[in-house]
Amino acid sequence: MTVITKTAKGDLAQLTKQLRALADETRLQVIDLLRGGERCVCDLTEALDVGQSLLSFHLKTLKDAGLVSDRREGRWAYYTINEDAFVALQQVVGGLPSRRLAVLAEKCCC
Amino acid sequence: MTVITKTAKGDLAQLTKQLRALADETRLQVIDLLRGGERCVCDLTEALDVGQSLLSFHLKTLKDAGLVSDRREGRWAYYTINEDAFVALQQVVGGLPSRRLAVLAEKCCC
DNA sequence: TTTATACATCAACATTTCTTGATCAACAGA
DNA sequence: TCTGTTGATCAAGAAATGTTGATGTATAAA
Repeated sequence: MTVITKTAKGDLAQLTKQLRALADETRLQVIDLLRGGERCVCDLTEALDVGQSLLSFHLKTLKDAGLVSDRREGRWAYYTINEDAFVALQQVVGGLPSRRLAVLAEKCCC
Repeated sequence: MTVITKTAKGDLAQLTKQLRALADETRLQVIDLLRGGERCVCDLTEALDVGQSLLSFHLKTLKDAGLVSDRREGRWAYYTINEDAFVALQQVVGGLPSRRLAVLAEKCCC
């Protein structure tokens, strides 16, 4: 298993997964809370008015999309934003109106 | 009803709507096809291997999100990318890891 | 007129995603 | 140990989205 996170550039399914992961108000709030740096789930639970298991689900969604990473320390879990993923995503989104989507170009040239 | 399209900056629901609208492979292909400029639905139908009503649904989704605009001429409908929306969206996405989401800042200051 | 074409819309069903509550595993402190 | 805490996972139901086929509306051409 590679350490390098697959970015949205290389894979259409991964791109839609990342966009869908961001397309949720709670998850955007999570990202916003992680903005300042690493946070433990307990902090997020406090800040967010969502049930524990639901928050866990949203964190998993963000993690599966490669937008955040987690780290365990003792009984706490810490989450961080995966900045590279956001840079890549920003470029893809910004390029959509003008630049050919690389992933689609691979499939067909029309 | 204002002519100005509400951008993702001003409204959390609108932001998630735009992200969700992009989070679909068919709709990304539509955007990709519109890249070169205005296209009629008939062109898209031909290029996309999706049923007519389904394509219509996807176009409506993109339009409701403010990502594309349409124009009717005779019996044809033409769709165009709404570039401003993409510029705004790109900025929001790129800013997520570092910049406070304006929409959330309005709600609460923590 | 009649007929055909382009596209939107509707109703019904399928699939995916969200949400809740319960349970489980790992850890730490008494 | 035993107990409490953190957070993941699971099963089941609710809600949102996607998909299909049929119908409707406007336009144009015969």
